Amino acid sequence: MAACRESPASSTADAAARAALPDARAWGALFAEPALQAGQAQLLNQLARPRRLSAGEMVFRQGEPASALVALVQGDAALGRLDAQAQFRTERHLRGPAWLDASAAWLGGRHAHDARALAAITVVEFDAEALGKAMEHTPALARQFVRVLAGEVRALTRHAQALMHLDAPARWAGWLLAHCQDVPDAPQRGLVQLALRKRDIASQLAITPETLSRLMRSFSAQGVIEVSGYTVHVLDRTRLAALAAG
Amino acid sequence: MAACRESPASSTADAAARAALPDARAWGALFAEPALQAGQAQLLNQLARPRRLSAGEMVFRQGEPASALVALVQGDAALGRLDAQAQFRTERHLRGPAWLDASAAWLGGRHAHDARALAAITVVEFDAEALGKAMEHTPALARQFVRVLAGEVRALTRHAQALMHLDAPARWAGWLLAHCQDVPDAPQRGLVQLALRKRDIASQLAITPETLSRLMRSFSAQGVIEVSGYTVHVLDRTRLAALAAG
DNA sequence: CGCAACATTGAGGGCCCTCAAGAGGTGTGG
DNA sequence: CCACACCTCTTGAGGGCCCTCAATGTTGCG
Repeated sequence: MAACRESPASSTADAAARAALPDARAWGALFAEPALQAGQAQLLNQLARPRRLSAGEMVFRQGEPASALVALVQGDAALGRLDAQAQFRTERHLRGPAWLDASAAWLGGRHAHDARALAAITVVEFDAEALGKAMEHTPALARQFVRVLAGEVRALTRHAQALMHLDAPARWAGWLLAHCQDVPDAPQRGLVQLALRKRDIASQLAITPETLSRLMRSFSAQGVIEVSGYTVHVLDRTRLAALAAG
Repeated sequence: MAACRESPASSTADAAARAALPDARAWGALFAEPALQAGQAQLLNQLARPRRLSAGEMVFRQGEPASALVALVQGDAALGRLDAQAQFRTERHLRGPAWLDASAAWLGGRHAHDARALAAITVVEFDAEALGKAMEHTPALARQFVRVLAGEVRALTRHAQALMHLDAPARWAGWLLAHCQDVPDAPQRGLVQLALRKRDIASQLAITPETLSRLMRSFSAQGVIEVSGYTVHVLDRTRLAALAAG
């Protein structure tokens, strides 16, 4: 960072902007499977408008007109909603690189959530109009966005189905399985390091912190997990999976 | 239909297939706002594989590999899930023209729902691979699909938010408002003709038929609606909107 | 009519929320 | 060092919402 100072002072702002742009790894995470070609990444870099935000700032507000797609390049952010008491209720926690809103701008619509920086983050915005024009010359880019949106549809469909058909214990079991890391030589075991406040995890599961606390106690009593602070040891993945099935 | 018989017998099958394809109005409903150009519709027609199904047949099953997008051209169908007792639980009711699954095939994934024909319907399938190739020559087509998927994301987001934050009365009030037809010279009033069994409407709202019945009674008692059979008279849209807000 | 499917109504109960109090941890200031 | 404020998490008590189960009413059809 501080190493490269060759450019004249007038372009240090440009250099800072470039530094805020996603690198190859970030582009790879924003788009899936058939990776973005170098040329496509370059094209996107030209359209990208970087923004830096510090912890606690709002990236956008629910209801604001959305003329640009918004991607989180690096850092942690939350999608959710400010309630009446100006308390932020997290609905989804995102760790960059990830899309904060890849859909509203295509319809000339409005953002569906409040988005809030949980730490110092960098975000890039892509004007939907400009992106649409670019897609005309670079059809592969269009397929990338189709895939991004299709992935979002899949995730949201699963989320809605979970809310409709699964009770709180099943959702919590599913969350644990999804965040479970393998333990060497112990296929039934697993490790989950909680990176969020428990109340935020509860928020994601659409339950109250009290209920989550009781669930942890209940699962522990059943011998399925062991909790100490922000570390959860999964003792029996099979039974956890059975709980997750409802 | 029976009128045009000019073509030789060998091509009557082709004629039938063409008849099953979406017309301009149907294409307009499948894609939004900036309407599909004639050339694009023609291109899609070439890729479309029509299927006819009769009432009760399954269009696709949850978990089946999805290699093609599926659109409902005409008729009624339901997205939902067959439960353990082989009972179909409707999650969403669709009236053609509409997309049954516009996302799974893009990811080489699997259908997220069971889809069931509620009447005699015609469906068209588009191979995602072929569609992707077509998009390379016709970028405008790509933008259309981006818009379709963005619309789906918006609808699903709203649905998930409703399930999380709104109770049963609010969801039912919202459903009524969404399906409410205007009554001449009476801006506060409205008319809703229930086109589905009440249990299917309840299913969409993620409540039981009993609860829906009690809600109708409760709203009637409050003087907000009047119910007789499958006809609902909305008496006070303002208060209904207040109920829908939670 | 008899039957089947749907809708309604009531009784009872489970799940999860709300409210309230207490425990444990951390940073600040005296 | 302790006192204090503040935050999070935990634990308990109570209650509301909505589900389940069961009985009854209604409608349509053979």
